[in-house]
Amino acid sequence: MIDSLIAHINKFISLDEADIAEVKTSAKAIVVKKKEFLLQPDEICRSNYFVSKGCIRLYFINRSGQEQITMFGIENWWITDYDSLETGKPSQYYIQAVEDSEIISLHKKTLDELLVKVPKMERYFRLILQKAYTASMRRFQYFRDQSDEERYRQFVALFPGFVQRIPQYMLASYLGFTPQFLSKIRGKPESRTRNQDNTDVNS
Amino acid sequence: MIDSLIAHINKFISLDEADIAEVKTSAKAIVVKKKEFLLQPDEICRSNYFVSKGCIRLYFINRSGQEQITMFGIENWWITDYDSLETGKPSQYYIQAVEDSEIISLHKKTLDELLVKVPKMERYFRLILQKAYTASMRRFQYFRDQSDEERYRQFVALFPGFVQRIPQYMLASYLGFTPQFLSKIRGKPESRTRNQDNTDVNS
DNA sequence: CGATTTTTTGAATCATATCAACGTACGTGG
DNA sequence: CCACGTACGTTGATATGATTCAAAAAATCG
Repeated sequence: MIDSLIAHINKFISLDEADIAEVKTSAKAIVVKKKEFLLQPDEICRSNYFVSKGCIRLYFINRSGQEQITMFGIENWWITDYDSLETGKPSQYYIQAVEDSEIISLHKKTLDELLVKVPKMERYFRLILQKAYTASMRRFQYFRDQSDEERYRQFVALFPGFVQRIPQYMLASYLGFTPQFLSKIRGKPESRTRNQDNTDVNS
Repeated sequence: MIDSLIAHINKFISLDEADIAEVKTSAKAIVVKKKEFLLQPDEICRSNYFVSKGCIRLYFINRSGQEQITMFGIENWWITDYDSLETGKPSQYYIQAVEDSEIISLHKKTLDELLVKVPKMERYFRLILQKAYTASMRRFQYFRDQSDEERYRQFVALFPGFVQRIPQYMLASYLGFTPQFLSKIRGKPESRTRNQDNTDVNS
């Protein structure tokens, strides 16, 4: 199970046997049941979580009392509240299993030590963060450049399998609108809104 | 001028004299006049830019033909299109000077070499990216948790000086609404919209 | 199976966009 | 250093995408 993490790391840098041993002693595999929490508001986030199997969501309760999903973590994604993890301030987020999942947890303290013992890992996490930042920018751009309906249709086109794994109200929350609205556009025919040669729908 | 970069790096890691020399030979100081471009769409982004003085914006033209500002870079911020920089794919963004500015440019090739020669720099950029990612998440959250008017009032409260440095239409674009709307809320008295004990307006 | 959770539907409402016109400021060349 | 043109800001009328509320219908789970 930790091997899925090792495999992932090896896509970015190359670890020798000693490095792999260090990673293995630093990481802890845990199993979480659907709806179980890895983090809740007012707690300090103490670990970075690698999803080796299943699906995790990160969300907060907005001022109207609604859940707002900020990100999903699926296979081979890291998920954590970097702000709380780094500063030690209490988090405002929930991190919760959407499905029964297998998680590799790297505790902050252990992670810091690992980065000293295996400096290559600095590069790995730099690259991971660069990817995460890029994805976040792209997501943000979609939010501002598309109508809610377009964003929904694009998401379904990009991740048809994923859409079926989660309840609709979570998809609505992730995409930034109400479940009622999602239900309405699903009912409508594919009213191909503004369609101008939709090239480049990358991941 | 490059010293401002060295100073910044030293806030995160400690460089010895040899390291500093490497950074200095890798970096190139450039001066850009207001409205000058560091990047335009269809070009490949080849450098990471550190703003040592002035103000830079990163934006794209959306499908309605409007400029949408994704981020501002001010003193001590790195600004680049990480996606294009990393993948070598053409960018869709503009990077442009909002004021006459002083920039430290790190070319991708030189940067990669520097990271090999001075591995500590991996850590520096990991930390920078972590901060950038955190900021991006926070900004995204504000977009979804606040009305346009609230977001404007909070921004003015947080960065009163900066608001005066840029034209209103840029602020509107950054905050995600039209210049007309900004003009309207500026005219209004401080109609303290939904105000429910607004604690925690952190940076 | 009954109980909860999730999805659907319709009507009324609201925040913000759009369009269009006018006012103001500002920097650039004569 | 003034005048003119362009860039920027304001205002009002109208349009619209999405929300809210409420309630019923459907699906899922122990």
